[in-house]
Amino acid sequence: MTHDLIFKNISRHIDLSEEEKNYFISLITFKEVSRKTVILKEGQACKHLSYVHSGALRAYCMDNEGKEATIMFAVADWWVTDMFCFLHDKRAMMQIETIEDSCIFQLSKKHWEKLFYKAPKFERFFRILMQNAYTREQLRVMDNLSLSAEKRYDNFLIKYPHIAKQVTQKQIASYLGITPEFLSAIRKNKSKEGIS
Amino acid sequence: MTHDLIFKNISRHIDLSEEEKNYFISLITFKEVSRKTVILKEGQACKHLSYVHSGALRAYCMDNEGKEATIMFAVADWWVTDMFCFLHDKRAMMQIETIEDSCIFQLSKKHWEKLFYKAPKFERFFRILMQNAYTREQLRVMDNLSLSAEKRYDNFLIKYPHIAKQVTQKQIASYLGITPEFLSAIRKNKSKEGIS
DNA sequence: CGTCTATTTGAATGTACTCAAAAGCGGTGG
DNA sequence: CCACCGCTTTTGAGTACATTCAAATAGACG
Repeated sequence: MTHDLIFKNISRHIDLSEEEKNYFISLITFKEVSRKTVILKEGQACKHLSYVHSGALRAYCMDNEGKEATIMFAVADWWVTDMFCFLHDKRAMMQIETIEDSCIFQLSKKHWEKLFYKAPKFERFFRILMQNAYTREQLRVMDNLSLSAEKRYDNFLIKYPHIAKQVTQKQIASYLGITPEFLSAIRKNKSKEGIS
Repeated sequence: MTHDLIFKNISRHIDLSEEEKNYFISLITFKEVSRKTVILKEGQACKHLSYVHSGALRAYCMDNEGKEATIMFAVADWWVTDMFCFLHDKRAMMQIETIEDSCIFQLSKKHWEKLFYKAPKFERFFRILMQNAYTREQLRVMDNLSLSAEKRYDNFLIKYPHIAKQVTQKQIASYLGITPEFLSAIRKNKSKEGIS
């Protein structure tokens, strides 16, 4: 239950006093979650923002036909939630579940608001976090608009090599917006190219 | 050169004192820009964050073959820049140009940093702005992953009816990630359906 | 009025999907 | 430790969605 990692994460953007650190600790709760556990269920209230201390989670949506679209993977040192629903107190549009046994810290919506009130420094921290999340998603939109499935897959491997090792092809396919069958075909092509 | 609109925008999230307002005014510059003017050129330094007071702008990328991908439209009361490059002092990946004669306020990168130092309240304001931008992009990714071009077009019309009226079909097509020809075909279909 | 660009149309093509079935792989229980 | 079960991955054939290219038409602007 070490807080080292999460404070290292925070200190990349702001400096906290001991007092602020202790206050922050008092607001978060630690959870060990075994693999394949749903920590946020679609349709339920999204009350927590989670920081991944170890393990890996996946956030995804299901359309009417049950096809999954992976919104994001969250591995160690990432923050994850259904942000829109967390912020606006809506029922979750996405489901979040662990891919592996994981340890997470959670900050409730209530504490999220308190935190800004008592330690406004965190406004800056989360501003930067949101900035990064925004630009990341924007780059993803750009990829989706202009690249073929194969190039998107290449990009994914380059950008998130560690994630690629932790998740299944089916999950990668659903992140790229293609079918597992087609991703398989892409990979087959690549291995052929590699030989020539 | 009225600041009413921009302060109304800001006051949706934070309350400013007269002093803070004046300070903010001292940092921004007002610009009238005629239609089809490039305000940010790909490859150049992205030094400004812009608030659209009136008119309409478009941010887009061009791939190697000269095909455009529209990243966003910015109409009155929107903020726009190549955020990634603005924040990290990189050369712009996107081009931003006016679709109509427009009036904008600009905040330079230098002033952006000063602003947070002198008026930390703005951390909160931009945190919320970034949050909204993030969740907006995330929803767009979800649409791209799971919806057909036709449904994405429907969504666009529902979500941004005012924008749909200000931009060409070609530009909408490049926002949706489809060709103008195919958008035309979609529209043809719709009008048929409407008759039956 | 003429020019330039946007939009429409249609035919041929390509990219990615569906469906079905086989093969591979990991975990679990006997 | 092996056998089985369920799930992932692969394969292939047929199909659907979206693109390319070319040409005609319509609209906007100077």
